[in-house]
Amino acid sequence: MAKYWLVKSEPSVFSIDDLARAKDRTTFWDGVRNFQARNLLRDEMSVGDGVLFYHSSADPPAAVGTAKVAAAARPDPSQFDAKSDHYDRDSSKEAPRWFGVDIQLDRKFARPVTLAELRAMPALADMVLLRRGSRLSVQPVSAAEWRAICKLGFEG
DNA sequence: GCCAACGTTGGC
DNA sequence: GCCAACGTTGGC
Repeated sequence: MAKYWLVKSEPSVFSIDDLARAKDRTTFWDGVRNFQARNLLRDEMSVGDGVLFYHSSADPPAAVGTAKVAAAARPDPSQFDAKSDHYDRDSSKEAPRWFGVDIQLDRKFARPVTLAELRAMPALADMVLLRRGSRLSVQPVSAAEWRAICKLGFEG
């Protein structure tokens, strides 16, 4: 049974249009440096799971489309690269600390579904994204939440 | 640019 | 094991 997720990206760094232009519309989702998000990536995400693509620090912040998990977790090479912003001196190739998955664009929404709209939807009352102080860059999404957001994004 | 909220680190 | 300090996230 496929699960559903939400990933955040700052569009000034990597937007859904960047994903649409990527080879095979697929990118390696790297740079996650939070243990809770890491655990979800590494232990819970499976090929075929649905991924809501969310633009954070955007104007306005919004869910902008859907993607899929195209490959399960593998070690994130940037943790071993001393020149990378994501370098982690405490990690090792024998026991990598950080992981990433491949994300493939499914479909961009017909229109962005803004954070304000999400907050206004009763069906999303318990959504992780909308919880006070929620900062996880990889989050679980329920099937009902997924359906409600996709309906708005694809059908207006 | 501000600031609330959170995660991580490190001193003790 | 506690907790203060610090860095980061992300909405506004």
